[in-house]
Amino acid sequence: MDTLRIAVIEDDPVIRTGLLEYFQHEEFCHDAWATPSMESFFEAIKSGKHADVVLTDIGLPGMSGTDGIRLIREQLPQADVIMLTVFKDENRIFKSLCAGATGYLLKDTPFPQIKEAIRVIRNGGSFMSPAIARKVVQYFNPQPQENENNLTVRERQIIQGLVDGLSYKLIADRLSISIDTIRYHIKKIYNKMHVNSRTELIRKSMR
Amino acid sequence: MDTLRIAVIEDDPVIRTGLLEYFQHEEFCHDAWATPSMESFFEAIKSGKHADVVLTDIGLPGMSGTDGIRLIREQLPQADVIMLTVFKDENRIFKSLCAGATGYLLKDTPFPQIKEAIRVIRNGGSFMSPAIARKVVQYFNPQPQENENNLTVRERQIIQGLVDGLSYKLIADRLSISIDTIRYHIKKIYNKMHVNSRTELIRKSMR
DNA sequence: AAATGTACCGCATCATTATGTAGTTTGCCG
DNA sequence: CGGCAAACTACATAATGATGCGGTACATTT
Repeated sequence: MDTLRIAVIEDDPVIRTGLLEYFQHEEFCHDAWATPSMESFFEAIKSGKHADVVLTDIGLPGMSGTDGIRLIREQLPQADVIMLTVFKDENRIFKSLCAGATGYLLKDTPFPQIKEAIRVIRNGGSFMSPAIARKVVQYFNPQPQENENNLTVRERQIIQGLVDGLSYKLIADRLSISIDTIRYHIKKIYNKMHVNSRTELIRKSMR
Repeated sequence: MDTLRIAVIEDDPVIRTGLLEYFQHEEFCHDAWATPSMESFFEAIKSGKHADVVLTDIGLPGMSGTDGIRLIREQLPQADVIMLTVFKDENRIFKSLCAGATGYLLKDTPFPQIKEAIRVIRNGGSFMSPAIARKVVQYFNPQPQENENNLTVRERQIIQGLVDGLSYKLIADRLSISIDTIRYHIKKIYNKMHVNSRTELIRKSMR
């Protein structure tokens, strides 16, 4: 593994200092620096600092870690952004992943495991704390929930396939049922949702 | 961690035997047994065998590991199904996750890491090999196009109609041109945007 | 002048979507 | 038990989407 420049964005001074000291004593780390906020991070970038890995908290003063991901990736296209946070709610998880984070670690992750996560991420993989991985897995296999329009679990799975842009055939493959069953469900879904096309459904689902 | 009953479904006898011997020497494992196919796995279940964890290959004779997940979960609702496979294509990954797999490991995972994956999964988490996690993460953040693809004014107008959910005919009405011209422009748009369907385009346009 | 790009148009073909009709099986509820 | 809903399946049909090929006209660039 190449020696890395690691930036930490963390407002808690104890954690910030702890991480800095850990990284500064690690051979794989060429340079480690930290800022207490997104804003000060971008000032440091503007004044010439660099980073290959950005380890960022979410709950920060001013701009949140999640809201900063896209900006980080614009300024540092080759950098990996890894979340290090107490938040394990699905909204923040998926918003961060959608924005381009390549790792999502919980705050209780031991430092050596943070190091290991950085290693696999820089090697082209990704790493999530197990509880986060479970939430991600459950995104693909949703459990029954309260729902609007009385949609069944099956119907919601099929909507997900439609939103993903899959053809009926591919949705059928994914769910191991026939394409005619897909068509049957879609008829019911469109009736329940009062739409007449996939696009209408997608627009409605994204609200 | 409670002592577990682990079932392995693996047609390669070397791997099967290796895994069995490893688990049978591990304290966390109360019982380990294996079958070379899904069909023989279900026969064993029918004749009284049990499992808390099912570690299954995908490329099996007869029914594939992926196609067996749902049946396993019906017969063993409390069991975790973990894929152990060489396949790292997105189709199989997402199909397995949608079917309810709670782990997805590549075949080159060392045995102690398989054990660790089982541990975190039984503790309510999930575990994926890093390359798999990267595919999953990229599902949420597909690579954006590097520029605006030099769309003309006309092309942007037509994209808007597509995003609005209008049929080609209605877009043609809106722009006072023929439906064949719509088709012509859409061909060019899809090429420029590197998509193959309206839904892909919409997903890409909304970022 | 020739090449290139944009906008327009038509035809042909195949793939996919949407909808109607019919049926079976299973589980739940009154 | 019958009624109902959910899930599955099949068939048929029409409409729409996607793509390939061909063409014209005009403006700009080489």
